[in-house]
Amino acid sequence: MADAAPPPTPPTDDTPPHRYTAALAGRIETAWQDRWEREGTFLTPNPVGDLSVGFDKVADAPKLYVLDMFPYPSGAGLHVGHPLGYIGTDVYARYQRMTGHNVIHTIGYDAFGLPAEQYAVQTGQHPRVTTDSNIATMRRQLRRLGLAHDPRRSISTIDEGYYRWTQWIFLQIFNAWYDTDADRARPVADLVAELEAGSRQPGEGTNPTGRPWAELSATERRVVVDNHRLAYVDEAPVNWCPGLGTVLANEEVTADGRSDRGNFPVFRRPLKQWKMRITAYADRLLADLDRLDWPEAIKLMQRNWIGRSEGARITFPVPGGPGIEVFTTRPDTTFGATYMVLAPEHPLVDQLTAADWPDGVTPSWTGGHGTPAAAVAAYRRQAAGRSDVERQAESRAKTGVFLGTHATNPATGEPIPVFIADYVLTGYGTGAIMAVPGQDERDWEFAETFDLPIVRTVQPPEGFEGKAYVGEGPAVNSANDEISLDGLAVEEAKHAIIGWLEAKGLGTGTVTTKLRDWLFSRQRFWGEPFPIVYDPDDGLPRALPESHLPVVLPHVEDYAPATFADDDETSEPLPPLARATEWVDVTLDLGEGTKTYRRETNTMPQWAGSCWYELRYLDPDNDKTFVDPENERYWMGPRFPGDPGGVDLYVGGAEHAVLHLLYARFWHKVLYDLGHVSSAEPYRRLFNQGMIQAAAYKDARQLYVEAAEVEEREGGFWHGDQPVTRVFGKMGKSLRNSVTPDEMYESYGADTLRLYEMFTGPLDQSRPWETKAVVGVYRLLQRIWRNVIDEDTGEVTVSGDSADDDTLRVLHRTVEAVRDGMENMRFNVSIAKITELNNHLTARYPSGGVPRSVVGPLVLLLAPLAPHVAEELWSRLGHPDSLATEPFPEADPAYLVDETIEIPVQIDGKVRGRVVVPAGADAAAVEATARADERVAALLEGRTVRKVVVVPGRLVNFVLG
RNA sequence: GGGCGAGUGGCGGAAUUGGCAGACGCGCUGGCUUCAGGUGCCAGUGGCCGCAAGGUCGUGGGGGUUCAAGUCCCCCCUCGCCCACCA
Repeated sequence: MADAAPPPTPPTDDTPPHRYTAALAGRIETAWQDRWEREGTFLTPNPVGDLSVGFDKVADAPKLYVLDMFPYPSGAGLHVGHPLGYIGTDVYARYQRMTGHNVIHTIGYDAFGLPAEQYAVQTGQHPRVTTDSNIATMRRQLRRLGLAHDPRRSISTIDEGYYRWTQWIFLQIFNAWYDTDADRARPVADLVAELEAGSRQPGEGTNPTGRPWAELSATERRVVVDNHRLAYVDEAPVNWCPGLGTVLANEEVTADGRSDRGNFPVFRRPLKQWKMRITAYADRLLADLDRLDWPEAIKLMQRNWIGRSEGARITFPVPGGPGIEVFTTRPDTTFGATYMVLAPEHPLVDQLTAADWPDGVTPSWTGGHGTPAAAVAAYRRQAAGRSDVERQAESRAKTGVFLGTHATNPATGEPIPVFIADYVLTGYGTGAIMAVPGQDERDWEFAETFDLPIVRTVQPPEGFEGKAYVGEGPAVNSANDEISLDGLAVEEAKHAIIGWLEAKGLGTGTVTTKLRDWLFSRQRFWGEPFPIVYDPDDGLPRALPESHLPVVLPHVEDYAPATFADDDETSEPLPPLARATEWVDVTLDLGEGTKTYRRETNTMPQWAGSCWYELRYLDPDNDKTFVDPENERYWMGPRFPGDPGGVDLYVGGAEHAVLHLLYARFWHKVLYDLGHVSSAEPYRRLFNQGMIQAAAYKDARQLYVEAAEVEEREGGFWHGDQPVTRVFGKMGKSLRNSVTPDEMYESYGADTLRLYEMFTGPLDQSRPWETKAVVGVYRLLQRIWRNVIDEDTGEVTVSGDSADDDTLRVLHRTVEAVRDGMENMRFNVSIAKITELNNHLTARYPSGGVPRSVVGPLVLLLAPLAPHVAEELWSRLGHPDSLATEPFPEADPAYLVDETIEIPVQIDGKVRGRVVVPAGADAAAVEATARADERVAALLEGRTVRKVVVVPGRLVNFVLG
């Protein structure tokens, strides 16, 4: 058999009646799960509120918040790859509970989302029905694992009692603006007050009329305020995915222009959509990464995604216009800007397109068209018609057309031609660049293609003839009547030119990020409705009052994604909620008289629910507020100055590096700014668990066959009489290689499954699943069991004898190593050490009678990993109470040091013997003992020892001449 | 193309962070138990030479530092992940 589940231990007549079998494990496990539930063993008390009963007992204990990334309740149920992280956090949490911590740990369900909705489209079944049934299945499967969760705290994002507060948080964000002076978000009411008082002017770009606040109409004022909000409606090119019938955030679109989910093509088209002003937080999201205990790889991904660049904005004058503003990270190279490029979609393109080509225009610049307007129109058409995939396939060959216009290089005063080209992107910087071919590889290529001049402004070293030089070096060719950069290093030159530009009013030093505002609406049914209505008179959004929450999803006949009015795919899409016509129109008085408003019919993206669930676990039933501040402060508040606070351990996959983990940090910071939480970050420590991979098998037609039916023989793999080839991949339906936890419960029990998953490697590492190897840890449990229980009689066989010194040393060394493994989440090492201890006991006490003083600690060491069998043995040893809060064994240092130790003796670095020396022996004594060793003496006979290295307690090395 | 990470027996992985490479387990080999198969138990198991004692090679490849390198430094190869015309 290759990877098919081996047959369960058959209950044959000769199996001893009290052997630890799958059947016995099953009985033990369900009995203890029932008892834990009955006794509320893992209910965690809060400082205040309805879950505070029993807090006085743990008030002095240190607290610990352990969190898993909650799952989407898929219809396929769990396979053994899913619970890897959950088992890891459970072991860690159980261990910490035994070391005296008040531990909070639970799990919830991220239950809005596409699969349930797509299933609903096909079947007409309400997503709520299928989702609830999926959650019930997952709850059952997870309960059977014996996770020590507080079930009272479990939430689902689709519960009205939950998404009511998701909507409430949306309103907090909607009713906030970012005060760049205070560098934090503040309530919009403050903004209005300051604008009224004249102590603040509208922010840049927020006042389309340009007139003073006092002269604005009520509607114009509303527009100004709306333009400040952290949640706002924007009409801009967005990622429209017809395959999913919705728009997507940048983070959800892959590099080749497809949807992250479903792999459908994505197109850019302008649409009116909700956005969240995450860019306001770019600097803080970046800076606070330094305060987080996260894997460096994830921090790096967030840094790259935010993409902060320092540089300058510089205005290049054009005849009869406001000039072209560019962003550059290399203002020091301005003297080398020999042409300019705008993105094809740049708003100034039409204005800058000349009526006719100038005399003597270079033919290749015109694209073969008679007028600049014709060339531009053709180029834009061509650019729009190409997908990102096609653009890439063209291997970045530079294309573009001349606008027929020249701008002025502000440093040299020279006229330089203005082009449009698709290598300049509309969304980054200002959507326009000054092209400096001497110091930029892309500009160099373009300059060569279009025969444009190249001026070097940094002296390149040898070897850069014929190509751009982007490195360090002294500035050259960079002087005018007022300023000279020549001879300056890059950093000095940047500083000097920015000073000159600012003095002349031509530019400013500035910072740009790649991060864009978060596109927050989706044209789907199965998501949180927005608590927003639109005013019939001005068409602007109005927040619904808190008393209207939750805004519940309406009944619809058809869950299909967005449709278009009049079958015109260029019109605004009509989301499913727009079809609930009675729901859409709502008559109420929002303080402007009774009106009939129109509801927002988009829904929130799936990420909304996961942006704050860690807060709701703290206070799941609170209907006064989303989380009581005192509970939040207790569980997540900062513990020392400079501590951002947050969850103590957050475990999940690395795939959320720039999606969930960035969005959740953003929401948390808004809540922090507005005073709703005391922690500046949601997740103080992040740990990425690995993935469980599994063998999958393809037949000759390259189709996957059921992995469980594949056999290994004659050095190959066979499906029936068909030879198949083996590949490794993610476990799942598509590779037909799923193994379910239920199969493992049936064949071995939950403790064995837990132990196996923890044993195959460190938690942060991916590892292949191998069903045939599961039996190893199963045997371990059988052998531990056999050291305590007589398999024939069921009697406890431990003795009251005291353990010998050798056994005590093994025990205490084991305790030390198991603790270390637990602390560092290297449970595989903990299990190996427990195995060694048990092997020692088996050998030392072959016919039973293991001292109780050793068995007790052994059982406690095992408890976090295999809690059911540990509880059972603990109980059979005569303890009436659960061991869940029993103190974890501590090593007695006296047993960690030996009186004598054996150390290797090396000659020229090769081990040639071993000697036993007293533990504290000094170098001279160790050397003398080593020389006295018969074999060593023989090898040293007649040789010159050039040097002797003695590392006390480690080794001796004789270096020969 | 750029960035990050990783390469240790047939397999998953250990190695107190520069100090006995291969802990622990799977698999494999032999034995006990059994009518038999399986389960369970015991022993062996990095390669090569050797009956053995022992020798010798060995942590992707090559070089270096060191009494001593899986671990540190340089070059190369392979794999994985992330980003990818970001001015």
